[in-house]
Amino acid sequence: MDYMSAPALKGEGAKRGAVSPLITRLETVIWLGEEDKAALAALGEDPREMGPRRNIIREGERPDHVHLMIEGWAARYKLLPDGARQITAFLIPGDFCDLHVTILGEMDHSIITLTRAKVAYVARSKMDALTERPGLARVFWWATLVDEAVLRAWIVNVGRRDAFEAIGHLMCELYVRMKNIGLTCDHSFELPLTQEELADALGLTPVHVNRVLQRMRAEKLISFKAGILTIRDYRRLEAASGFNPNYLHAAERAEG
Amino acid sequence: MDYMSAPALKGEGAKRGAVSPLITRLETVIWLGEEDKAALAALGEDPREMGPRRNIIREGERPDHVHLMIEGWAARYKLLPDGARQITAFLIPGDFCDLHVTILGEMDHSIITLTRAKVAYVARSKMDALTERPGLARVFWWATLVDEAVLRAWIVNVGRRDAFEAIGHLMCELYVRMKNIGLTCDHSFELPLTQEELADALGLTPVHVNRVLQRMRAEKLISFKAGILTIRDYRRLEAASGFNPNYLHAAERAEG
DNA sequence: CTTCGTGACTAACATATGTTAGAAACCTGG
DNA sequence: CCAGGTTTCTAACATATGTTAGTCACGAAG
Repeated sequence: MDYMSAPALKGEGAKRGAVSPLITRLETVIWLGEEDKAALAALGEDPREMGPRRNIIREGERPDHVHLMIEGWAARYKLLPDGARQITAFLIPGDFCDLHVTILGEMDHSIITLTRAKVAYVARSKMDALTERPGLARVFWWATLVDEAVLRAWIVNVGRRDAFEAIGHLMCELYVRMKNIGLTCDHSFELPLTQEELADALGLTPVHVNRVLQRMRAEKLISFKAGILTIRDYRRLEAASGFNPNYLHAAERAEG
Repeated sequence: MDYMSAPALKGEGAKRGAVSPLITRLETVIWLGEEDKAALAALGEDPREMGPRRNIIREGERPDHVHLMIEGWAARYKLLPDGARQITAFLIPGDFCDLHVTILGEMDHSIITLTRAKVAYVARSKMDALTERPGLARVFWWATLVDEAVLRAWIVNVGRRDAFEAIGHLMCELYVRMKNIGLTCDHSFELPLTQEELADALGLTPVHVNRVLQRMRAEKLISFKAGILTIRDYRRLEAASGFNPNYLHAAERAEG
């Protein structure tokens, strides 16, 4: 399935996609000088195109560049000895895949595209140069810390919420993140995840994810078809899943 | 129970405790100049003493200092609306509690001491000054990234491992982390956690944690009494829980 | 040396979620 | 328009873990 195929979202997505999603997200939170913005925008200028289900980077690798998502979705995951997979993050446009690798050396997990995607490859030397600018150093620092906050919320999701709450919570989170980069339309957005991928993210089974999705549809909380998620009653979904967007550290926004 | 009361570990712990655990950990991984070391050591000079079960910081607060664990244990956690608690990290000597708060603004979770503890309060201005030194900026950056890696491993633990594996994995992780700061003695170390705290960290129930601990003892994998954990067969525990220490990004060490 | 409170531990029973297996619906490529 | 691969969806059944409700052990405090 082409992740860009939803007619209702295509025009919107394409138009907004013109301005860097990274900048869109940052601007509401951190003040950026024009030069900093230009430098960030330049990062996305010559991205590599990748098909779905391609490895962006694998556990054990030591690249001398970092990857920045420009378009499409990817997932960070770890494999267990028995072949089970745990997804630990979904990466959407504007997300750095592996800012840490230049400091930590070796990747301790892998990253794979979920859709067709555009990924910028930024040389380590380039990153070092950018980090000279205090404004950008702060931006990278901020992005890393938000990623960390998302990981903590993810642990809560997997550890202490039941399947219904966890799925709802993840949907709310992805909705807000997509909104922050301008990729929502009302309460709809492209969610190009299979039920198996959702299961791997939440420590569940595809069968059980399916059961829960049916129930959510029956309760008119969502509709989810052809890779488009529509949250039909955001307030109720938020309440049912105990979602509080504070950990995303985005600007305050009213939400109807 | 006094967490320092174990005779076998008391002398050891006290002696090693004399040198900053933060420096002990960093030295094997990052090169540090003498001045940098001195600056880090100075951070721990005048810590605050706290009793067990005291809040170090609460969700929603915006302090203008950061906390550094000097002695004792603490836990990072989130509370759910229904009162359930999920612990997302255990903090041991040398760990920063909330390096992120100066950038992100507001705490999105709380931190509580588990034992009596010594905690250094470092003013934000002081942190800013330290970060001027490239070596120290790199150190803080590194510490944050390792924390993030630990979070990812934690998600895998909670999401895809059964209770037995998860508990074993956590024990291995804490063993290595304690070893990195010189607080192990053979394969024993102080693990001042109640079964309820273990449960809250792993998304389990205290009852079930108890069942699993019994089984681990029966299988002669561990002994765990009076706050002292002894791993009786490290190799087997590691294998049984699928533990791979790579994500801790410590120096390579042979392990018998 | 008793009392109290906390944490460890048990047992019987309940259930959310996993397992297996297959049918149906849906894309995609030819 | 068909063939073949995914993905969705169901159903029947299995089980790891949760729930409830205690007893027991032990250290701290008086």
